[in-house]
Amino acid sequence: MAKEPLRTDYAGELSAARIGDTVRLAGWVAKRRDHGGVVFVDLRDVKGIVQVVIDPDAIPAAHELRMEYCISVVGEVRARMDGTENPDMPTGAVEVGVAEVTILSASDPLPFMIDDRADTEELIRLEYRYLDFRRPPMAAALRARGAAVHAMRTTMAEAGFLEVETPTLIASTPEGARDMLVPSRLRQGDFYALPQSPQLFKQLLMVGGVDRYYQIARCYRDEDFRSDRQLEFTQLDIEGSFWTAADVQAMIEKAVAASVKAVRGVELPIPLPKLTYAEAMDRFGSDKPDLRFGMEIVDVSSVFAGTEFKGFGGALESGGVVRGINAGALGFSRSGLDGLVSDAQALGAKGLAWLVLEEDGTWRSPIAKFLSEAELAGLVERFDARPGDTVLLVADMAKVAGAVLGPIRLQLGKPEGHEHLAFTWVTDFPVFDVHDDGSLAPAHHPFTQPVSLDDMVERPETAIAQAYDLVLNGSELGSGSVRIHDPEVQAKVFEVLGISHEEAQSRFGWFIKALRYGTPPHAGFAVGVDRLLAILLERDSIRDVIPFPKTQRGIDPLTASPTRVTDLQLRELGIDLRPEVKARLTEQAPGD
RNA sequence: GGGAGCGUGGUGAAGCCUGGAGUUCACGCCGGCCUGUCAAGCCGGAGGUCGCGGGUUCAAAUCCCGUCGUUCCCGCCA
Repeated sequence: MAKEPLRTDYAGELSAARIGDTVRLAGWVAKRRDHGGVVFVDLRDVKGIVQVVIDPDAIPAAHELRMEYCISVVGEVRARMDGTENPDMPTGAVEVGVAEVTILSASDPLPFMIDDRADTEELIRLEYRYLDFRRPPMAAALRARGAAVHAMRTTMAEAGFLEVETPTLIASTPEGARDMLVPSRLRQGDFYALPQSPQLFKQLLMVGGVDRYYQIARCYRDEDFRSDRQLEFTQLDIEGSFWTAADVQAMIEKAVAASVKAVRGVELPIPLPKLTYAEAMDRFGSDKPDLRFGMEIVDVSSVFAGTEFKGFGGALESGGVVRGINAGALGFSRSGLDGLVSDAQALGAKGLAWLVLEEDGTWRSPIAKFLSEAELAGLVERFDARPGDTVLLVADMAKVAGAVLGPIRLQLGKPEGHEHLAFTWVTDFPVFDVHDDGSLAPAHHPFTQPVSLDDMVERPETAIAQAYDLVLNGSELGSGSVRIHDPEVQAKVFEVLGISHEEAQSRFGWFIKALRYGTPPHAGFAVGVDRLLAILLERDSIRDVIPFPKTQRGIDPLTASPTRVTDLQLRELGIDLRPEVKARLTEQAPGD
């Protein structure tokens, strides 16, 4: 006799078309309604839920079923009795009259409910992540993530890209983020680092003539957590030779559009809009502007040229600007407006001027009496102000004005959730960030091609790099650049970045050597898959789209990692814990 | 490194401000009844060191200090 299949059909796929068929289903008890004389079980499998009906007189085990028991049933698909159809469930027209029930695996009482009526504390969800996966939001997130990554792979492969794996045990290059380190047993005292990105390896692939590379790459950065940052995260990483930044962006747009289609089922209009870094900073006070709403920063310096008002005149004379936003009909009380002033001061502003346009066309504001009629009229015109609108002004250096108005714009205008998607490229990033003390720090990794090497040397504060970010709803999704392919240029860039020749050789000598063997011009990009998914699924944290994430302290509550290791393990690695660390560990109960 | 929120039977919430008996609600769990429910219903029951430690007080879930955990933010993330 042929062995019977463990499952002939999916519970969630039964419909009136199958009435009369005998099926074997397997899944979990999502709900049990025991009426004594008849028992209803909502049987859930990966495809959905169907009601099965059990006669306990025929099958006494019906009363033993409990939540989340894993069971198998054999029965006949039948139409529900008149008036008992359930239009709220996809399979609600039918039910399965059960002839046989097998308890495949019982379940302990659950630590939390599988249905999503109540949100359970995340720590407990993570401790029982396997149960969390049975809940609709997480099940949906897993499927969406799989679909998005599949769409990316399909898109890249069809465009002729080769998927190549790069190592996860590499050499530490101590700049950028802190490296995750792995001690070597075979060379005690030496350490591998986990890659912050496959950057140099994918460039080596270009040297090697791979031409078009992609990878769904795991990356590691040992920095503090945020709702959009984990120690390990995933990027769609691409690189290509003999193409331009525009080519890279067009390819990324295809892959992202395919993901959006896979997750949201909508066509993303491409090409995506572009802003330069300078525009983004001027108009939105951010290098990752949220373009879902307006409230743009307006420069009204010209309105106040020659003003009598010292608060603004002083700032303009010392090379500053007067900029502001029309926050619309805020309807804030005096204390609410004062709160904005405090927020602005916390952001580094000397002050924040607020003006509310009254119905009669006059401005209500503590500074109105210092401003001329022409200035007041100019504000109405420049901000396109309507009665009830609140205009907020900052007079300071342009950088400060943006740093203050950008966050306030978000605070007052940022939409809840991510129903609407507003992608934008931000291009022409500077080579250097200028710190408050005037010092320069490289804004990108040192393999980024500057637009002009001369500018970079002679005017580093304003030099532009061939670097670009992809931004979605005010979140940085990824970044890329045209890379340096000329070893002489690379050497010069290291020099300007303050990396000595010796230092560059010891850290990147192997890479610089590679550049000397006929390196093609190349460029690439990397998209943060976790961030993209979180926004597409409107989740507040990337933890909700990462199957097994860690908490803010870097702990996995399920496996309890990171853990202590035995003395033997440490000895094999040639590692001794520092005395103060040892002391702290012995204070705590071992294995604690 | 800094700021803020949260921590109450297995789960979610209320109680805390304004101290007075481990009090309440929903779900779950255990037992009983029940043949058409679909958040089934009805009856009964078990289950908590109010994160932990210290302080104030006649009295602390409640006020104060510390600490741990967790979340959000600043720093950090080339």
